[in-house]
Amino acid sequence: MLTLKVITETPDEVIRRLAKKHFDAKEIIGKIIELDKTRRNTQSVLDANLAELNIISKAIGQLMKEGKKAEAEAARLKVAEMKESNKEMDAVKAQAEQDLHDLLVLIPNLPNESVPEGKGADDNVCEKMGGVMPDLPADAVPHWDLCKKYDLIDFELGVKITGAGFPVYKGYGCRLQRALINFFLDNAREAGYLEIQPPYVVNADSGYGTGQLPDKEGQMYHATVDDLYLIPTAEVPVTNIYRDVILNDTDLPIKNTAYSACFRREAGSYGKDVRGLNRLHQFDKVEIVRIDKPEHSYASLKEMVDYVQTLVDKLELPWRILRLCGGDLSFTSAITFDFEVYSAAQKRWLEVSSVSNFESYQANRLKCRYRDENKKMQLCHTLNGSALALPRIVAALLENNQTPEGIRIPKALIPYTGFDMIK
RNA sequence: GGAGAGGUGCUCGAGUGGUUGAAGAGGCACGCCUGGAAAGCGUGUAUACGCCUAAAGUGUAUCGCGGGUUCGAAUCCCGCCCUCUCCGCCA
Repeated sequence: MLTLKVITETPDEVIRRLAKKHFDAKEIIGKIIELDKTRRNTQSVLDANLAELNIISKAIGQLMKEGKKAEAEAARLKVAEMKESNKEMDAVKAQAEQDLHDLLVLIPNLPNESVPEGKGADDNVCEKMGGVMPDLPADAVPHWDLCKKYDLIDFELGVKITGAGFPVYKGYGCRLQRALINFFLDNAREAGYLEIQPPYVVNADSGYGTGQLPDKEGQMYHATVDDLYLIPTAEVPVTNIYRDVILNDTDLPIKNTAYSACFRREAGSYGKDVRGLNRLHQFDKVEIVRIDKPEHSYASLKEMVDYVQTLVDKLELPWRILRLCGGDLSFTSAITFDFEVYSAAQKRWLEVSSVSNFESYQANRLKCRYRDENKKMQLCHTLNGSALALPRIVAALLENNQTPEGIRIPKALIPYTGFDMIK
């Protein structure tokens, strides 16, 4: 969430910038400013009263010691009165704080000034393209047919065991998964990321920390008996490592990477978007996470985008980078670059990575802070990106590399797969 | 799942109603000392919010979390959470 400070000190600026996300903040910010006034005023009075009470209490202790019972008794009566009015004021203050918090979490992050205007996916700006478009024969088939032909992934079997969106991988299909995971992790390590193996199940505090709760509660599988959630991405457990943590400026930037299975309910999805590997309830992903100083976070963002580009290049996939427009930006993101790879048989672009800077929005909720060079407490910036999500990479690899002899494996991956062709 | 023990500051650890935001030790930082270092000595070492233009300062809150008793709670009472040990189960 945004800090109260930025809202109360520069309300017009906040309203202006949120317009790009098509969020009309005028009314809500007016309420916040009012509530903040109430909060401050009541605290001032309340604190003064409490200070007086503390003084009297100490005096009573002293009087008792000296045996001046009558005086102590008089003071005691006075205190009883004051406590009554304090109770009311305390309730007012607590209510204002609660209301303030409830409103604050409704305000999305401010988009960076470089985020383009726009309503939705069509207005995203193509930043850069690369890789070579494959020249497939007319009878090229989509990955779900290839999965069947080479017995790589059995979607129907997953339906039997669990339900739609939980595919069963087999043989070469499994080996390709393992190869990609190791390939991504090794590359991340070489790029300076520390590998983490996090839990795949988190508590509610972690869900709130990264913003999945309360807004996106429906997206997560919830194990109600123990009140735990299956992670939708390794971002959740990894970023929450730094919840309620005070770092030193010398610790930053922190660079972590993690492989995890990811679980998403994807309620309401249907149609060709979810066919085959396009959208799953369970999938594999390697995530990169950074915690950084505000003044360095955009340099980090660029490094992350450049890094992801090296991955799709090594996999010899045609790719493009989109700079998301205001309307397509997620609630918590200040800026996001999406990576898409071209799936030649489906003839469509598939999103395989999303690299974002959350600036201090996530850190404020996480209470992830650091002491700067002047020993001053500051919120960190948090960033993360997929590097990469497997299913759509697999879809593109299978489709783009199909040949009459089998499916060709990109050179960089062969040391990981142990085979150069799926036959 | 059953039984027991316990949750105090960066760490260890004292503290069962009254200058305890918290002894003591360690760690860390700075200063003195030194040719340099070690040792030694001294000083400092939480966070949030409020007041103050800012700094300085100052007020309030915080000893797992929430509530209660009391003029006054780390200390007493109730509820919850978590950790550890033993037993059971088990990859």
